[in-house]
Amino acid sequence: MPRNSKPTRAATLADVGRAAGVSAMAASAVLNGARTSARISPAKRKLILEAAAKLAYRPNAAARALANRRMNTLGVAAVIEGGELNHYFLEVFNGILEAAAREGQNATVFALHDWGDDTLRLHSICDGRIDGLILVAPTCEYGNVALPAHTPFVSVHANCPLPDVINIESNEEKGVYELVRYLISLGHRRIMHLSGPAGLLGTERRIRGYRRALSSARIKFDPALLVTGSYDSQTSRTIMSNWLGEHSGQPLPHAIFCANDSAAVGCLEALAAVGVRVPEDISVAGFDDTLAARSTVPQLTTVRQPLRAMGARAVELLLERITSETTQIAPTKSTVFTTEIVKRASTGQPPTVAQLIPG
Amino acid sequence: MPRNSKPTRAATLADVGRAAGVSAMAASAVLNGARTSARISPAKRKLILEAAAKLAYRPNAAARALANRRMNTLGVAAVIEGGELNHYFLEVFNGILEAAAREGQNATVFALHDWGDDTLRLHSICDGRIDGLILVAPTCEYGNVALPAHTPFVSVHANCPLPDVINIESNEEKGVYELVRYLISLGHRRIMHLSGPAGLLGTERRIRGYRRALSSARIKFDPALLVTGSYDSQTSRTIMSNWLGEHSGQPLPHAIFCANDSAAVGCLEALAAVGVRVPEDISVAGFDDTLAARSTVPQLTTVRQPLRAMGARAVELLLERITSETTQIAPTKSTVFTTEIVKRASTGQPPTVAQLIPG
DNA sequence: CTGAAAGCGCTTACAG
DNA sequence: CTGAAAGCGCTTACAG
Repeated sequence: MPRNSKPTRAATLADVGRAAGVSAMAASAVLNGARTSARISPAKRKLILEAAAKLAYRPNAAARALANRRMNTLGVAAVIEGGELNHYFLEVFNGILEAAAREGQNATVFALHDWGDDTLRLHSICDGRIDGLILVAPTCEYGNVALPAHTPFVSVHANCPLPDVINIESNEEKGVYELVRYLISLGHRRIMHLSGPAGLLGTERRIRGYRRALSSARIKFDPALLVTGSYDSQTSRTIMSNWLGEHSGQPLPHAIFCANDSAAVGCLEALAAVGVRVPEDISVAGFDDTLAARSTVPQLTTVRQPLRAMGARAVELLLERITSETTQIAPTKSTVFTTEIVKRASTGQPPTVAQLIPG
Repeated sequence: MPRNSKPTRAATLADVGRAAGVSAMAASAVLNGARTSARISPAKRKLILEAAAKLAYRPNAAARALANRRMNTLGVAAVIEGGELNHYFLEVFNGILEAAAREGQNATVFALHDWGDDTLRLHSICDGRIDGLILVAPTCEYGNVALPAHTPFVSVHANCPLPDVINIESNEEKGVYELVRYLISLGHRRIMHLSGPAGLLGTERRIRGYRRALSSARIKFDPALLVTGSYDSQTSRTIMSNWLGEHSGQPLPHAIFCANDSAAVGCLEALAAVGVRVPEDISVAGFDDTLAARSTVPQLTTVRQPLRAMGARAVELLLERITSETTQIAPTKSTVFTTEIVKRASTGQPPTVAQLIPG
């Protein structure tokens, strides 16, 4: 049966109104306006609902946004490292998605290449298509960022306080401190720290927690055991492999605390490549408790950051700012989440006989 | 110094025009209109640019979308399993993000709970806020989905042909066939398949490839070695642990081919828990070559699906459909990508002496 | 080369 | 309770 062959256009409120024999705005009240909907008589209401169903009416988001000055969409900006979003991001993003769905908001991802140079892209994002923006782990330096005006922001794990931006973080130093204390309690003394790139706040906090734990147990800090690594597993693997190569024949550390789970994965690979067994020969621990921590064999002992909850909180705080309409934010209201040690199979007691690095 | 304390409003084209002493549409031509921009005289052009800079003008996306009938935003819908997006999705999503950025498009993620029941949510997505939608691994059944009209679609790894939807997939059966042939070439005969949930197209293709490889080597198919598992690592771990428990004392299979990398991770964990070594005692292989395959120790032998490329292709095809304006799609133009075996450390030769399942 | 007008689809006051 | 009007910010024909 031949039908209207024109490329059909989506029905509008006017179409629905016409079909139901009422005005477009009566249709609007029933179909979209939560507040004024009660004012329409039941009979009319029914007609409108039926017409809308028949025409498969869908409100046009752009038009609503223009009239409402609200998109019901949250932006999420993060840096893509090495061409891919990482486990850390995925975890935070899951929390964001969940909370956003709960609040009837959508989430749009903006993948940046660099926090510093991409301010341009950041600006182009803030053009009304989002109501607010969550910056995930922005590593920009203080004063080095020009955030767009008129757009509410929230950051997760910002590298430094951003002007007028709420920041969400966790008690990283304490988490590291407790983890290293745990390693010490297992009997480890020579504990290496495969740390993150220098200069980052998270890196410094981990180093601080690590050193504080050592000194609390009267273990002398050995600079040779503090190795600058990366938060990425590939890079970490390479760095760890090189380190093992350069130190072959020397005593194997008792344990390694890695800057995050991805680094720990790279570390495990490097150790496996030279035949060092975990945890029999050496203990390895990570940080974050991402999916990666449960994907390794043995599973990783790590410090759990409630990344999903942090993502969810980011959504809540952002929404608060959006609806409150205030451009001003009183005190830099930053939220600190609690970390917690997760003990798994990658850590154990040190071997009874001293081990040497193979090679 | 006191300033205008009113909550400042973002500048509009009218504001810019006023500041530059020209009409709003001249400003539009220079600032946003790529096509008509050349028609404005250099002098005016300069004034407009300066005014725009001074006012920090940003075009309003909602207004542009309404006028242009184009949002420059692509939707990505996927099911969140067990509360989180998985490795498979992340890989495809990375490809989507990359291609979208290249084409000046944004990507919005819609997390569904279920392909079947969430058609409602799917519909509510298609309200003009996106120009097209990519369905990632939709498991809906044929005829069971009512896709919204007026919105171009592309699916990746659809479970069945969706009406008028371009589908992107890979040659899964061939990949499995080659992988199992590889296991056989290493000397394995008793090869278990920890398969996905029954009824899914991907599951059936894997089983087909597995059985075809066995029979090509004249190995009799043993139904006891075809175990229904899951595409999720936690579930797979449980299923595998139970299986090992139920079969303790019986001969250990030579190798296990798992439905995907996540399942293989669960399998590795279950084996490690009972002290079976990989690959010394048994070989294990996965499918997909996601990040998980490189995060295990030992790293996983697997079948590489070019998931990122597939995501990128989805963007390209979707954009084609969006710009071509044709609601009709001639033949169901599906794109099949090539798979490839990736040999890593989780597979090796079978042990010389027969092993039994511990317990 | 340039501006005034109309319209994209929806809402929010404002009259009846 | 209901409708006609104006406006959200941008663009695309249409006249000058």
